[in-house]
Amino acid sequence: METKLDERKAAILKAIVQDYVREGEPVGSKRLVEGWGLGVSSATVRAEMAALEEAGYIAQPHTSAGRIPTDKGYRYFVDALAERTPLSEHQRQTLLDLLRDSSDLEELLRRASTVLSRLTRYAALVVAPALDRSRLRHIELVQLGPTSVLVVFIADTGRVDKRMLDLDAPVTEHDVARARHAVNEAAAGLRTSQTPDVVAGIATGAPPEVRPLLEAVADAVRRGLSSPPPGEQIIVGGTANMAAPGYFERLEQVKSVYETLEEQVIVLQMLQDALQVGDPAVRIGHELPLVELAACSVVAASYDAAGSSAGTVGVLGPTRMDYPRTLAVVQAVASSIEQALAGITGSSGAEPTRN
Amino acid sequence: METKLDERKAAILKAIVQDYVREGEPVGSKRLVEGWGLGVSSATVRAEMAALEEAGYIAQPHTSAGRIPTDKGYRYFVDALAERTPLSEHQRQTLLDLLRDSSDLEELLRRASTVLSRLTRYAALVVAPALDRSRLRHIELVQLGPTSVLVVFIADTGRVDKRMLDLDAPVTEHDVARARHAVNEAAAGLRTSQTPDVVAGIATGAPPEVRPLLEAVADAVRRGLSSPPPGEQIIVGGTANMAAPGYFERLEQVKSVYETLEEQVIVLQMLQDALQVGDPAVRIGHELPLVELAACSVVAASYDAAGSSAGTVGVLGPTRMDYPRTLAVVQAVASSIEQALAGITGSSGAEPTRN
DNA sequence: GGCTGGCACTCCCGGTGCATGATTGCCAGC
DNA sequence: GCTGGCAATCATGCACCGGGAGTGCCAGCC
Repeated sequence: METKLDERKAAILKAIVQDYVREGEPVGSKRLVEGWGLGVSSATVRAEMAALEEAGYIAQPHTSAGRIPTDKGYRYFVDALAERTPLSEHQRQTLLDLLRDSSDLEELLRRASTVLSRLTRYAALVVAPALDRSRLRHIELVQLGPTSVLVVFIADTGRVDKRMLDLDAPVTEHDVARARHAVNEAAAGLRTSQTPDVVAGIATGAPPEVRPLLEAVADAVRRGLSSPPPGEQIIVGGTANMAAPGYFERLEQVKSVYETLEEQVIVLQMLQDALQVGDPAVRIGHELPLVELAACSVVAASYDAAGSSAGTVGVLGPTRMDYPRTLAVVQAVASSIEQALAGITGSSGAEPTRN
Repeated sequence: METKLDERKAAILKAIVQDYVREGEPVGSKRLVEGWGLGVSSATVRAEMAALEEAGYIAQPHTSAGRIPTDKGYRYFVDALAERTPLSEHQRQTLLDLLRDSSDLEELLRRASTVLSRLTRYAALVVAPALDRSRLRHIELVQLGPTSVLVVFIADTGRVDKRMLDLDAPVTEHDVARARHAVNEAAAGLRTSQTPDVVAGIATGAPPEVRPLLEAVADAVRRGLSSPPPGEQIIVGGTANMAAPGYFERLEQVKSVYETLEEQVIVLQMLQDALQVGDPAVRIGHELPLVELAACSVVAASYDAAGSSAGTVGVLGPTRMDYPRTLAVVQAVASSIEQALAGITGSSGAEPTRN
């Protein structure tokens, strides 16, 4: 696998990618020299294109058609040829204002999803921040039945989560009140990761009548905080974009894309997987772990909260994607979420933006 | 508009609808007499078909093609010709077991959505039960910032909801504690519909330092309880089914269907709208309020909780829909939700929520 | 009077042939 | 090493055509 293309081949590949992404049609040598000012004749371009095809960067849908980039071609383009075109300061500010205006985390993420899909015209994927890094603000215990108690966790990000307890033996209102008090006394302000152990700790020293309850709470906290409940974790938006004309030919492909998008676990894993190679990450066509998505690409970036990686945003689109712009938008949304999140959590400190 | 078809026309219309729904191709007179044992010749059938077309029940895509039902034809079929074929006892039981096994409300609804889309092969729409009928169990106020307070409502069904308050003036921890106490003193056990007024009532008599806070809480309660927040209210599943071959020809149609499904407000209104005419309800093609969905139908049914209508389930599919089966499945899912819900709200079950 | 078989007609659909145009690969010449 | 020229390839659009499906109509039959 060649590592570097000479300058002219690179310019031709770049032009092919850009032209094809814009127009959606295979691009030929004549069109290239006329539209992209390459300064050589079409015959020369043809020779270069033949070499590029030989090397696997471009392909012909059929003889006597122009060339289209292969996954490898897009990959080279993204890695070596694409010019970063960050959003203008004005655009970034508008974006940030929109997100900062959200009343809570959920609305923030929902807006992020909407704006991401609108700006890119692809499907938006927004993963909620893991509760892990937030601090516990309050734990509320509410008795709903003789043996059933609802545990509600409230984090300092405004996130609220809950678990139902089904106890072996009935408890009294009084027991519940004692447990509530004990738990909050001990756990408020803790990192969520520490909370289960702390609660378990106070359970061991507690009087026997509240001990089972506290143990159950500890368990619920452990399970409840480790992973957000399904359906809360990832927000998918703008899926209608995937049915836009020019992206996919066969209905069959569109259907399998929608099937994949419905599997939240898969989408989540795909994003995680993508970010293993870097941040922001671009995964093109066959680089994705799913054959159904061989005609798709993913662009993803993570956003931080309280100094460490918290959640992920990304888009799923066709391999024929405007990578530079998509990267810019995804990164801008990620950093705006980061800033808006800082506003919501309350600490108004400035944080480093990444680019 | 003729009110009733004679017996033979009805039999022919019925056969046309059933055949077309099964095969997806326009059905001609020959096929009709051969496949449906009408006991007359094709010429006779042709004469009747001409009359049916004249009356608007069927149409020809083009000359020399068979006939397909019009919206009016489907409507007559649903109203007068379709044989109800309820699910078998075994199927109902399996369904009920599946739903009853859910750990909380959200999982219940999610499973309902999945099973509904699997069984019907259309897109499933599940509307969460309105909080309205439940009783308030606890209101928690959590201060997240100087002017931001999170209000968490906990209902006796285990449902948890929250709103963020953005106050004009900063409040102290102490004020928040006082307000929390006052609110819970007054509001616990109330029907959610009464709660806002009660809270507003105690606000008027409260000391000036907590009064703005209480008013804000009253307002949050009013807004928060009247309608669940977006994204929690309706669960859409099985959307990939809408891209199945044989339903829609043009990608354009598929796209507009997906666009509509993303607008939760619209979907909600559509379901409400449909149920105005009856329960279960069927809306066919142009009967739907949206022109984009002229090629779609909706089948919906409501489910009760605590004796009155609580939520809605339904499917969105092509007008070429298996109405009898869909009706049976939708009704079975609705009644299974009802029963599973009774188990959850009842004695020991758990129920869930959002966060 | 209503049903039926027959028949001419319409029109989609698939296949074929052909002209067109886009694009390529190659080569000889500069 | 680049360029212009040229033959070759092949999708695309169009016209044409025949088969087939389905229809509407009508005369005749029960």
